Amino acid sequence: MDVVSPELNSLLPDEIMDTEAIAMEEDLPAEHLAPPPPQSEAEPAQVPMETEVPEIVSLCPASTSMQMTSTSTNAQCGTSTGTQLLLASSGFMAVTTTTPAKTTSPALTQSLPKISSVTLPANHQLIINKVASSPAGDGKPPGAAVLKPEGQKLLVAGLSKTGQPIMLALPHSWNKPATTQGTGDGKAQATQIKMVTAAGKPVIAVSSASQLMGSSTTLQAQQLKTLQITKKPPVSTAGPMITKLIITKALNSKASASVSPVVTGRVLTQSTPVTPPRTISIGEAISTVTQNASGNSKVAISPLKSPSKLTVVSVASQSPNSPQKSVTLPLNVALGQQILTVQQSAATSPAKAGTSQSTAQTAKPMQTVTVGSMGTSQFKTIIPLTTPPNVQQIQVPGSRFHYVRLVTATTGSGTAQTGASINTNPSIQPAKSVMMNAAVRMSVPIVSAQTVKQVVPKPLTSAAQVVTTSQTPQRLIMPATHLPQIQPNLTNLPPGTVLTPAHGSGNMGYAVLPAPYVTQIAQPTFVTLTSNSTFSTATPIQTQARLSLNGLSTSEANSRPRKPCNCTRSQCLKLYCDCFANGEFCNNCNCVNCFNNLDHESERLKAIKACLDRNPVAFKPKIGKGKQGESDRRHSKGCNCKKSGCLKNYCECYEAKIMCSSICKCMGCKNFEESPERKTLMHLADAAEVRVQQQTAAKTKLSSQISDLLTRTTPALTSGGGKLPYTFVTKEVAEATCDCLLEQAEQAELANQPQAVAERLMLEEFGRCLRRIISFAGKAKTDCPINC
DNA sequence: GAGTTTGAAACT
DNA sequence: CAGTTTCAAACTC
Repeated sequence: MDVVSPELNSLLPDEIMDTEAIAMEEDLPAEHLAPPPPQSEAEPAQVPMETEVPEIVSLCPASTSMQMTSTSTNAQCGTSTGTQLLLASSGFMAVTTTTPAKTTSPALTQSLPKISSVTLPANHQLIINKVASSPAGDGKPPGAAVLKPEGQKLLVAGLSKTGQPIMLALPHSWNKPATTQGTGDGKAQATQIKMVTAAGKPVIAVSSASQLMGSSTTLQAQQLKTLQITKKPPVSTAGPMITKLIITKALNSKASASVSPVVTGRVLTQSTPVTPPRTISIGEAISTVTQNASGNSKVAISPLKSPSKLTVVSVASQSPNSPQKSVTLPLNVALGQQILTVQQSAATSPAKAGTSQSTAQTAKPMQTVTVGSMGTSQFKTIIPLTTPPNVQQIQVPGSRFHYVRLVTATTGSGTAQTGASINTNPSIQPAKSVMMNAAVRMSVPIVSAQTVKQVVPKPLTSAAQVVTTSQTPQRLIMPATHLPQIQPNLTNLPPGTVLTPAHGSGNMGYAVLPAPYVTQIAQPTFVTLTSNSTFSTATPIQTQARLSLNGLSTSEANSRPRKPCNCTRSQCLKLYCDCFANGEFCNNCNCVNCFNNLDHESERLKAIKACLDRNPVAFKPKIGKGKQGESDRRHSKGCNCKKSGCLKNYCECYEAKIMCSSICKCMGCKNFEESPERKTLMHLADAAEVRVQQQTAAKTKLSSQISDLLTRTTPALTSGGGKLPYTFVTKEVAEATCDCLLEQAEQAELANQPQAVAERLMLEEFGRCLRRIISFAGKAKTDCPINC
């Protein structure tokens, strides 16, 4: 597991941090979710302030420096007006520097002795290829860019516009995948660091790749790590500062069968007393793909009822004809808002996240865009599918989010190595891999968008598996070309929905798979879906999803089960049904003729579409979050109550425990702040709730005390006057005792006695009960001296 | 638990 | 957009 050094944030200058916008982001408009158009050098000026192109530092592993050079060139040239730094560590020494001298800090230049060449193109891009066998930057001054031989720690410096050194301490586990897969056995490894600075909002992406040779066949492993760091510009340092760090690692191994583990990263949040809180999100993605490049993409919308979180994961392959000639596909998993912990697995190790694809002819470029709001509960990630090969999309126009860019490293030519590679590792089951051609099987990981996730390796029995602990459900939307119109309404889909673009470029539709998939499926962690380009409903859907209900873990879901619906005529396919309205499958409901389940997915899809047609925000929560706290929560549409005075649960405002607002059209509303009726109701409700809680707690406590007392009393009785009948304390006796005690409590409460008096009465009653119990027990002993 | 009330959703 | 119907939850008895 990769761990980002805690001092990472402190090492980063303020210039590359910008999280205020993220923190403030709440509800991203739908247009923000649209795949960003290809960027051009002239576009950054059009980007809204909150969506300024961040600096990006990416380490892209590549088998050769030439590949890296092509990667960087193809990917980001012209996409940013900022500074781009590429550090490549490989067996090749070619160095291409495209950054003006002014952007290269002295500290960085000091680390260049082991770099063969540096070129400074006009596009502010610096590419440094480091000798693979070069020792670590021992003795280098602070701030120097260091690529240690083992690659366990990477320091990137001199990237700040102001000249302030930027240092990144990468965890040792960065190269762990390569090691575990045997990629580090003297084979060439390449690491590429790429930094793009634009508009003062930096995004740092780090990726690395390694190449390995198999015993019988050529093994090529590709690692991709993307480190994104955003930091609030110094101008706005007055507000809370949050640093988001996202590291995505992708590992592609051509030697293995079409097993594509996708590993998600984690998001860490740190706050120091000196500086405002910083949030670091780290994502990792590992993919092991066969020679055939294929693509699939996944869109994960956060699980919470609130659609404010949107995670879009795109997995696309590179065309064999792409300049990079990459045959491996980077897989990435959009991370949730906070933490996704990913453990890399070897090609034969259990996959963690399951998105794999292996079709060759229809390979498509991969593009990843992560839009995140770290300061709030919203996190959105979009990974467009229609971007050209090697395009490293890093920005969504109009969005204030910062993006995670996955840099696909090439591992060599696209020659197929299917058979041999698969045969070399029989433990891998290529049959379960994702095939995007005629039929595509996709494993959609259920990822959490809010909480720390621990990805646990699981036995590799299929393409990939993801184990996550999610507090928020996610819904799945699978490619469905017959429902393309859903696409523009990503934000309006049921919260937690995962969208998976259809196979094929450009024209993609979606199938909607609500998160309750999770609730219908027993054990597995994530959903594996099989579909083809037409996404026929008859296509068998294989689901493996971890039990999750409303974004809660299993235990949480059990503790707070969703209220079952009782629909009888709507088939649970209309918004009358709360389950459907919440984007959930019916589970343990009392509904009749329910179609809100996996067995009627096509009908459900149509119903969802119909709802969206009627109301594009049908699946959005009606109660919007107030940006300044609970007091600002209000109904999005307002209620229309006429007879209830908005003081009954008929009223949606009252039900949500919020006041009616000016947008309500209610008549005779009494649900306002100064309303005496409302205050009375609320007081009574609170009192009733408190009483219920107290009674429950008292009963539990008494039961516990009685049980404990009886446990301790028995030996005393035994040692004293002889053993009493062991059956003298029965369940009925205990319950009767509790009832007596509760009666005392109630009487004391009715008499408005203080709590101390009530407790005393209860204790006295308990003493009487106990004496009676002992008396009866002794009598029983006398009556039955032998058997008892 | 059956029946009534209520207001949102759906329909026209 | 307004009026009506349908629907399921909330509520009452």
